[in-house]
Amino acid sequence: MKINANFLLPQSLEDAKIIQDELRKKVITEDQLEKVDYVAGVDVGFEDNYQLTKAAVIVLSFPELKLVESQTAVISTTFPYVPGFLSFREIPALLKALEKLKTIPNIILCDGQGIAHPRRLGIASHLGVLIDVPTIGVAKSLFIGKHEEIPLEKGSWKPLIDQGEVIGAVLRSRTNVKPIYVSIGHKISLPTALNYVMGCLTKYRLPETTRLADKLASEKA
DNA sequence: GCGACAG
DNA sequence: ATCTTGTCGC
Repeated sequence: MKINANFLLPQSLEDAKIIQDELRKKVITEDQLEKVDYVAGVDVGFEDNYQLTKAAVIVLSFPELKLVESQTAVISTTFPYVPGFLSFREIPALLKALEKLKTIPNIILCDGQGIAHPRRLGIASHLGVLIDVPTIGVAKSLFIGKHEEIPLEKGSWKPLIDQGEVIGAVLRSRTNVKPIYVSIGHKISLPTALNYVMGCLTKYRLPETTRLADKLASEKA
């Protein structure tokens, strides 16, 4: 897919914050999606003691969840992992993998938070704004926010709250298993995001999109 | 000041 | 994220 994203690699966390504060204004938290025929999953892995970053993207048909296409890209790691700035470390490689895609996904599920972020610009929102595609943040652990206890049955969820505002949802994606953290990435509402995440679930804790992207990203060259 | 902290 | 085997429980 054609990517006309102007990604800027900041030279300091101060600069990174400025970029985030600028991009957060462009995040759209309402549904602005077309008919969903394809859902994608993206993730990154590391090799050679973190010197190489490998991005993986997989596209599934929806709602069948059959694999349609997958692409990967490897680059030299350009940014360290700093909580709150994950996107600067993972997006460069992700953009390269996304460029190779022939199938344009209607929604991309990202490994990490969307607006459930200190400055409301987690990796899902950052990527969504850059490439102008609807995105959803699906994280495996809590970053910020508080929530009530989640019933143990698959499908139950509670809003994730930070500073008085709903920044996401904590979802029990499988009975008796740790919940996952779903948040708006870009061009989608929370209810709709939850519906599509649930639509990508089968018998595991993580949606098929992230499971497959995860597996691909951790395979060695 | 102290602790927490997506991947 | 990554290093790593078997094992308990639904």
